[in-house]
Amino acid sequence: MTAAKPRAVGRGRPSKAKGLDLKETILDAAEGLFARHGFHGVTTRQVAAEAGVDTALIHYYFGAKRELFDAVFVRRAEILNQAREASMNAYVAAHDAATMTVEGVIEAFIDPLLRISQDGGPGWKSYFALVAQVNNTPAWGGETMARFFDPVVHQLVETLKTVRPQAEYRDLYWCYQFLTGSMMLSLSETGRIDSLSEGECHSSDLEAVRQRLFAYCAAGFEAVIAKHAKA
Amino acid sequence: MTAAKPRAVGRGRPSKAKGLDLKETILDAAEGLFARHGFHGVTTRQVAAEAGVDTALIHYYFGAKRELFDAVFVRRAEILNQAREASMNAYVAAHDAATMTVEGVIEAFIDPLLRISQDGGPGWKSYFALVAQVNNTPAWGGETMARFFDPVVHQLVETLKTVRPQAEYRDLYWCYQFLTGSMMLSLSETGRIDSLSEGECHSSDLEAVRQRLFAYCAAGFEAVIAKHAKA
DNA sequence: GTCTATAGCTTGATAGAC
DNA sequence: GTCTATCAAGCTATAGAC
Repeated sequence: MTAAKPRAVGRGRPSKAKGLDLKETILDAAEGLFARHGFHGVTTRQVAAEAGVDTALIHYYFGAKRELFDAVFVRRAEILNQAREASMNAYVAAHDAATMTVEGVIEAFIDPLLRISQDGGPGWKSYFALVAQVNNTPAWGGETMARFFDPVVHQLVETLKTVRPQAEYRDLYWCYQFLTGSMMLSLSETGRIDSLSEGECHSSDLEAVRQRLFAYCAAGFEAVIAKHAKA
Repeated sequence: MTAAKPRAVGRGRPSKAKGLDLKETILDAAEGLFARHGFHGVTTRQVAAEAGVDTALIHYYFGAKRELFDAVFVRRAEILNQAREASMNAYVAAHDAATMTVEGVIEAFIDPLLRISQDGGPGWKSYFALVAQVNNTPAWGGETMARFFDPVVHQLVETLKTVRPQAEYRDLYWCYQFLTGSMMLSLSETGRIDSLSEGECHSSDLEAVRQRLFAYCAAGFEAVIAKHAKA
């Protein structure tokens, strides 16, 4: 079923491959499998088979299975954080208080992820599906997400606070939760909207997401802020 | 850690317990464990220990492990669907075309779930966490969600279409995806917003969700519909 | 219906040859 | 660095006593 053909690695014979390439190959294989089946749904043997290497090598490079998972999660997290931070800094630098909008800030926060998913190749698709799963994992998901992604979220909230100073932090945090739920489900491309809409929509169509999600979230934020302000 | 004390069942000695009670006890135990750790993260032995019954009984009542999981998933799905269908029918019956609003329809769709989660006890909390996980599972989540929850979603979309006839189905389906991402993440109460907001918000505070989510989603729908109408 | 006992695999991880 | 071989533990599932 998932018994894909073992992938050859590096140049020439496998035994000539460099350790560094092999590490990346193992991470790629683990990433795809963890994204589809979750941590417990994957065995180290499956990862080895998918990567075309021996089981023992996985433990040689990464140690225990959980450490392999963490290595997968860490690998792209920093890239993501830097892209988002740069995007939001650029937006703030390009605007003054008068021209900044809630939608603009939200777009600067979300768009890097959509763009990376569209242009980054299949590894990134798997990674987003993985993060979406972790995001909804009660046992250790909240803590893991916090460890890697809290700083950039605080940057978002603070920037929104400068755009709407009358907004309460409570409202901004709740709205962020709504936003991240929508964003992560869209990025994970589960295919549910395809069958639900009977072909009208495709979860792989991130351009359609881009055309709607920013406006949707921005209007949501504004409505919640306005509701609380008048109360 | 999760080695909770085996729960006694029924009246008097365990051996006197009725089979029906035992089945429910096993389902309760399985529900809580699957919700926290996912399908592959739970063993039938753990379920048996948590329920205070023997491993063999689980297979006697439910067959294979996957069938146990399906039984857990099915048990509350129908109750949920009936509550939501009734809520939406009641809303439509109580209003005419002039007084129906997008926010009213959305509230009729979401509020039953919030209410059940608030009043239904810990079993329902686990169930929502479970559904949230399935919702974000690429491998078989989309198909499973579709099998159990598509009809009531179509009812939502059709009702919204009567309230906003100029809206395109494409937009309604995409907005539904955004809505369900927010709703499911809120219902799963992962605790992330607690640490993120440094105590300002608590994921268990569904009253706070109620005060914001309906308005948030309704404004999002309206914004996307309006954007497309003028384009 | 419920328990004991166990069959038959698969798992994560390692020791040691090359 | 990479592979062969293997271990101890844990897994699902069942057969059969009561």
